Amino acid sequence: MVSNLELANIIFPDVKETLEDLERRYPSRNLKEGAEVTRFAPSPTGFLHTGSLFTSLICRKVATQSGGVFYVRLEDTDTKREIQGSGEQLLSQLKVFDIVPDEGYLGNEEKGEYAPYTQSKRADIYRVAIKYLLEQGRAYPCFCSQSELDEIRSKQEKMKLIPGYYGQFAKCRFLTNDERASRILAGEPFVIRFKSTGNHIRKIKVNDLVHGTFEIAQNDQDIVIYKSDGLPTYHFAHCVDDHFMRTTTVIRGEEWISSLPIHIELFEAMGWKAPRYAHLPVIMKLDEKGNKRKLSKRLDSEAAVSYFLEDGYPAEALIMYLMTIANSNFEEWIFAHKFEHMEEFEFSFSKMSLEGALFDIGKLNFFAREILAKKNKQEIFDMAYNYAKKYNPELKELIEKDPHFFAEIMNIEREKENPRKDYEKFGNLPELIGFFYKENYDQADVSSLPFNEKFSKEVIKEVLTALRDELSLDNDEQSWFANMKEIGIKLGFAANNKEFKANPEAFKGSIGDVAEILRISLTTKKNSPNLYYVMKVLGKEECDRRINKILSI
RNA sequence: GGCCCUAUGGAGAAGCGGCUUAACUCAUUGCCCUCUCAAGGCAACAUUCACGGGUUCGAAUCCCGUUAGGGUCACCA
Repeated sequence: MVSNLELANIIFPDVKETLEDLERRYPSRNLKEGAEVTRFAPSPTGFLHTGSLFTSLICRKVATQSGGVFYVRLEDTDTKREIQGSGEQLLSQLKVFDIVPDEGYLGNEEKGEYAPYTQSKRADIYRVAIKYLLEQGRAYPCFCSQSELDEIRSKQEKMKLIPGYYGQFAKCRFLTNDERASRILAGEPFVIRFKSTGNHIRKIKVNDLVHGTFEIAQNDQDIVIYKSDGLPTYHFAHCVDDHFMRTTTVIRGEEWISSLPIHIELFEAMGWKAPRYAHLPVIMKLDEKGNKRKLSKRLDSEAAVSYFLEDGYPAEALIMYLMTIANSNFEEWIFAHKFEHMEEFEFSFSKMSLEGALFDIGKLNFFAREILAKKNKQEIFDMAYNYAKKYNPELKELIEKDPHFFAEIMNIEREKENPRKDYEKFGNLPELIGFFYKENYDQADVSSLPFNEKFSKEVIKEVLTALRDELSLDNDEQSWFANMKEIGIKLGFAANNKEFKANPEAFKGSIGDVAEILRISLTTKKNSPNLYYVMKVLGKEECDRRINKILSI
């Protein structure tokens, strides 16, 4: 008769350590009362997801405001789906958003007392825990093949029973230890399953920081905890790692709620206290049929954080927007704090909405405009240039052609009480400011400019000639405008719109028309920033050159 | 389909039994300002809180049911 202990030794002959050894190696953290230890545990299977950024933002916030620790653990137990280099990428993207872990997997190194923080390097630790479960009779080797599993499943479907490996269906549960031992010794492949003692008829009360207390059926599935490749599954790795890394609060997406009973039973079986849980609502999007669905990396460009980076959104704006989703009172707070430093905002799980918010790009744009408007000349230049160097060659070229000129463009109506708020990102900058550049202007077709049709070519030329010869840029904006008015009046335009409307026959148009003719000639567009500043940035010479070009056609 | 979660306007939401003829923010629309635009200022935008029932003198708020949406049911996390 092979005992549990003997079986455990047959399966893991090399494992000499015990749980007690691990307890000593990874002792409780010495933190002040109330300090939270949180973690972000991504798997290296792709780029940073917007939902993951959301989760890690909350993790960072909770740890920081409680005086605790935030660490990153790489969950790379799925070797098939792993994408090389994505772990480093994840960390560097988090850093762009100023989310920097205190310890853990940092991309190129690991830092901290609870190392290793990469699951594939923790295989020995999991084996110690699994060996313990084997000894306790709470785990057993399973030799079922995929086809046997499929067979069980279809049988269950036919009988309209809950699918899975449990109860009477858990064939390998009923093997004797002798049989197990001989099959293992014979080299048969196997996985190790957890032996559940639960019953799904019975309910357990669970407590969640965002959802409160609710009831859920006990777990009764004999889930796989040790895969045939020698690595644990998520459920078991979560239990072991969060115990030995001394996580106090597990913050993760709502999709994990349904596996909570498994985790709770696992912690019980190990004789450990489970951490607190906070299951965050998932960020959603409306699909073409009008249904909500989880932001999908494959379907939605907004699902990848890189999308915002590539488009040149300020990182702060995304963070603020996400914080708004997390705690809607943040909005009021950040308004009161003039969109500056959100560090002092007190995040609270209880104020979190329970429903998944629809991602609202319009609101992101709003925050982005506010943030960009706050930047001074140097800051906006640096941000734009850093962005351009990394993501936008076209903009990079424009900036490098004449950095000073670019800075002046970006500085139009900027450093003042009510700055212009017309940029939300840098991605569309070439398109927005292209007309400032000689080369771009000269490429435009000046023969089809959108002048008001009520003006003949002659009138337009008359206006432009007068403006070229008489409009001075040497004075302040007020005198410049007065100057333009004088010129307009002399040519038969009304000094303001009211006057013109009162007596339209008496005038060729109003001063607005004069400005429009100038604006279109100089920018090729009907809309532009304040004309005075546009002209200042272009310089008198270039303005005249552009006017002359129009006059010559 | 089973189980779990959720349900206030176009979007995010406040609201915690009477102070609510439902805050605030974004979006939208209109007006004002103005050389155009962006901004800014001022308005408008849910007679009602998914629906049905109940409890109560009184319900968006508590209870029950229904409906709808989401999540989950892997040797993936």
